[in-house]
Amino acid sequence: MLETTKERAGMPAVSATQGRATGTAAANGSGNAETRRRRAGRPSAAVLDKTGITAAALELVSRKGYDGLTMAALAKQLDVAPSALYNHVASKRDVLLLVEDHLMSLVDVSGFGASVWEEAVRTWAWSYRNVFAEHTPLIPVIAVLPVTDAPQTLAMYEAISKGFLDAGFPESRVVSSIVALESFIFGSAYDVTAPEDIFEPGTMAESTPHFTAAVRSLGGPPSSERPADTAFSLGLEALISGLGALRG
Amino acid sequence: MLETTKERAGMPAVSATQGRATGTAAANGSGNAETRRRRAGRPSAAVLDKTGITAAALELVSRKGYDGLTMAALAKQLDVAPSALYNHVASKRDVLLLVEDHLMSLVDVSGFGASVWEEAVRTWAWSYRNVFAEHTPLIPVIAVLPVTDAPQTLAMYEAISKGFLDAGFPESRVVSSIVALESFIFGSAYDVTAPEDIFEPGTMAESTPHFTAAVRSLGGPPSSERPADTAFSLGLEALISGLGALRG
DNA sequence: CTAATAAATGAATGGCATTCATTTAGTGGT
DNA sequence: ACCACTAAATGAATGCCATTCATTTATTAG
Repeated sequence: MLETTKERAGMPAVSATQGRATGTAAANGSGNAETRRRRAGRPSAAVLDKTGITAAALELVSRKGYDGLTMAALAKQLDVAPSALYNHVASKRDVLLLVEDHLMSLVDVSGFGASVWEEAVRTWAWSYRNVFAEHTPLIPVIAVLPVTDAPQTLAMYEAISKGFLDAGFPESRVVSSIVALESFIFGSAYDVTAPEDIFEPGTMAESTPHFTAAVRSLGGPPSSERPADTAFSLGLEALISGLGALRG
Repeated sequence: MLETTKERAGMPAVSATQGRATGTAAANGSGNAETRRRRAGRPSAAVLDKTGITAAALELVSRKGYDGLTMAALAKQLDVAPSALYNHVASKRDVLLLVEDHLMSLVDVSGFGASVWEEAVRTWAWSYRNVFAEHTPLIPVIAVLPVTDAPQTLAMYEAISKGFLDAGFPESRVVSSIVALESFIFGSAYDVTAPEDIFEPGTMAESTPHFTAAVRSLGGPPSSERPADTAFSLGLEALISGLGALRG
């Protein structure tokens, strides 16, 4: 799907299976003691493609986190020499972009066209935040990423834009509104990963009485929500009503 | 003057000036060809302290960006061996925390106590965003940073908390409201650094008609504002009115 | 006075992304 | 059917980076 240039001849089936075969390759690599050394030179069937690299990167991240996502580890997961990756991606950043675009397809935009605007935005925003809360290291990359060759990302923006226009937003305010919401979502994704006691004032509690009191009051009525969820809900509802008020 | 071996006797002034002397040390280091090698062993007057390290890191960042902020480069800037830094900070992350806390003191909280709540939040939020737009690599660090030993950061939170309480916010909602605003601010800081043409759909323009139209309409009436500022203003005003409505 | 501690140097160490020369296999043109 | 070209792999560097350790020297506490 991302598949670019020439996946043309021969066996598309093999190539198609390739992406999914990642797990298998890894299983072979670790489970089977006698994984033959592949000899140098081009193999008869290509071992790598972007789909497979993306899948392997995602599995690696879910097992070891982003610290574990190194080109060497990725190569190992794919049972390949590290340098082989560079026949398919120009840099590690490219790998991150592949992962990012894949994740965008997991964001739920189904509300647009099915529910009223407010509810569609709610569904989208929560889903978007939840997906990237697990992938915060991608945020600095996404936030500056030209959308140009990220098809899933573009698809998401298209769905949302249509939803906003149908809801009566003037064309000129659609992008700004989306950007504002997205900024809030990215910031909130970080918040999810913060430790619970992030605001404990420690030794300086006495010099910060108002802040300390506010923090302590959080522990009061044991809300069933995580603090990050409370803040996200609060901000999201404020944005929804504030932005929604500007429709034509 | 910070010079080498024979600086022992006398001048405590040197040590006191140390923090601010960073620039001078650097100027000596590069400007003067014959910077004497400091011999091994503890020098009579300490060369490093946290203030100096912070100042040097900030200068380095402003000259070379965060990619240029390496422990080696920082050491060079301070005319010191890289390993010497580890007598004062435990890790590079520590250096980033020093920088972060310093930057917090640049955020304008003067509106709280001087203006109505809405205006105070506006001043604070714009200032906060503008400071960190130049320092986005710190955001992943801040967002998860326990506030405990960051005095400037705590001071900022105290000022804001007081402002919210005085404006009639119930104690239990102060932290959530601040977190919501902060999340939006962090996300928006990234947005400032994004390229102007980040949303150009490129080849896929035809498959994303609504989004493409929305993007194109931005170029229409040439607003004097940068797009990032428009989106920030839009979202901030929505948050201010949405959160403000919940006061007691 | 002496032991402990603090603050510097300089020489590793191991991990990392990336590059390059080399090998082998498929492909397109004549 | 050959041949040049390109694609895709290996394996061996390269250079940068944060961090650690042994060592040296100076200050400070008991």
